[in-house]
Amino acid sequence: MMCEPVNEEERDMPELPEVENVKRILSPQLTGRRITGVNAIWPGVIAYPSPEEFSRAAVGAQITGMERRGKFLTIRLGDGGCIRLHLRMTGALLAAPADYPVEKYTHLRISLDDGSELRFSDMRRFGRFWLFRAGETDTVSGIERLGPEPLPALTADELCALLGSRKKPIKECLLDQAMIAGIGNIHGDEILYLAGISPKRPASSLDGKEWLRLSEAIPAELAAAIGHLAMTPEEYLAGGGKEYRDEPYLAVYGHAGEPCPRCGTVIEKTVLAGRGSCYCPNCQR
DNA sequence: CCAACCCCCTGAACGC
DNA sequence: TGCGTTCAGGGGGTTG
Repeated sequence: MMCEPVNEEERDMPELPEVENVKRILSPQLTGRRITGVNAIWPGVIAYPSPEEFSRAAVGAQITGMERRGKFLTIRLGDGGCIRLHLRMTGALLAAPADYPVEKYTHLRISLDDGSELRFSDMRRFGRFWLFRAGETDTVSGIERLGPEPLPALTADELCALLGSRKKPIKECLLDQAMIAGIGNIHGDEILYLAGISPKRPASSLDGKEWLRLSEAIPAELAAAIGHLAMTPEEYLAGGGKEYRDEPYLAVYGHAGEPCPRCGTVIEKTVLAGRGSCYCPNCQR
């Protein structure tokens, strides 16, 4: 009979658009604040340096801004240092009044001079924080291995130069952060759907028209996703910083077995790079 | 240089 | 009804 809608397909998995959204919401709230305390409830969340050194260097520093690079967030500090973090699968970052209910799985609480707190929660404990002091080079987080940013846009020629010699499936290339930064499984599937390219196609087999369509689909998908995620800081806080809202515009991701919104063909699912990949076998060749 | 595989971690889904 | 098993998934690391 009619069961309740099961399997709500997890809506976390922050990728570039979700991380950009976090930055846009939190940056105004954090910029100008001074860090007054660090409480690493689960010390493992701090990858570098030690939790004690992290706390010592962070306390007293003023936050001067926030940046995104790929799926990394960087909190700039007035002393020339920075705090860097990666949400990975289920991480969520939010700014809350000190007396605001604490999310389950909260591993780190950074108190600020206006009485608010920057909090990090992460059910699967994959997310990590790093802190680098002025002049210190980050060689541990992996940020230096990232490929170029896909926004505002990469041209067809640039994409072809980046990926065109790869024999791996194009989907695997899109997910490889060293080739292009920020694209994950969800938006990777959507990008290939928009471009009308099968995720299984070897990158080296794409022709000029396809590189052009891909160069248009990447920023179209990412920018649209960022737009869909726009919300007020209040909405963001109420959602625990991880409620990225339903993304009903998703055409193929999470829709295996359902009809393609464009042609009605049943969406198929395959595994590439160990990740489920949904696509329309008719629209994507 | 690259592919294959493991690991981290937990809740949801599944099987009996 | 309940318990044990399987699995996803970003990205770093190791092995072959």
